[in-house]
Amino acid sequence: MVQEVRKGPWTEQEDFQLVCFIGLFGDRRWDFVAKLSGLNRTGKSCRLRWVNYLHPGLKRGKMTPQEERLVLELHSKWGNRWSRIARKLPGRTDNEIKNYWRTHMRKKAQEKKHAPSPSSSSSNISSSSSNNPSVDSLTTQETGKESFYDTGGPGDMLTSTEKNIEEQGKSENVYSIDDIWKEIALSDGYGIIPVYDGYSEESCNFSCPLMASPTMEYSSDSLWQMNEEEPKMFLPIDQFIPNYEHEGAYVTG
DNA sequence: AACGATCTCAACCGCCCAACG
DNA sequence: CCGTTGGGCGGTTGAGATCGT
Repeated sequence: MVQEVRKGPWTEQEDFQLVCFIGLFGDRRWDFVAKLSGLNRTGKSCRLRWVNYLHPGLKRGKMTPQEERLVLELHSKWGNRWSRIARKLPGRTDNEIKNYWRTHMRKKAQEKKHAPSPSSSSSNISSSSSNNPSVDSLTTQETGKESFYDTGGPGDMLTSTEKNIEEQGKSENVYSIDDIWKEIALSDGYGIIPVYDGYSEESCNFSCPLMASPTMEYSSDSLWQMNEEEPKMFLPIDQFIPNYEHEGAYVTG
């Protein structure tokens, strides 16, 4: 008998299971993870859940004015290449940016179009585009740390054309990713909101076969460098379950 | 307080592409 | 070279939350 694939909202237990198995097998073999984890989900669904929600590197909360500006500028440059734009905003997902654009930025972009006065913007959005130095410098950060999208896969999944484009940017590298974060943090006191914290095993009846060392700390570098031949147990168990805005309201469907 | 309108965002769908046999 | 398959991406949907009247 073939079980029907589950759809819809993820349960806490599913999340936990998924995170455990990603810890085991890495975050590239989605079909493998989906099958072996016992989750009755597609690999795609697992990937989406991980990338958009469970990934430890995710930021939450409102877009900062800097991020907002960057999104606007990059969108003017690249159009709806959300994943690409997301790579320039560490901790943000394509989905998040896409949603954000739909709700906020599109409105602003339209406003800007209709009222191109330089003082009309309420959020410091520069009216520029590809030759804006701030964008060019901010968009050339492929060299060092990468956003959570760049999970260490061969060639960062870029096509050769895209790689060429990215290479062009590298030659003009000005900021490091840390500089971007510093700038963001300094400018409005914004910090990375912890995605996971203090989740106790007792609240989830799934027994994970993998218990990572409690001393192991999450490091974005090691995570991104994870390679599928040598899956690293990078996820401290007490960081598995997100606590942000879902406290007490977790879907159990 | 009730109700409708609007917004937000998690999740799905379908297409495309690269890798592999 | 061709077919198959898995993964990535952009577009879209819909349920729940929030806002306005």
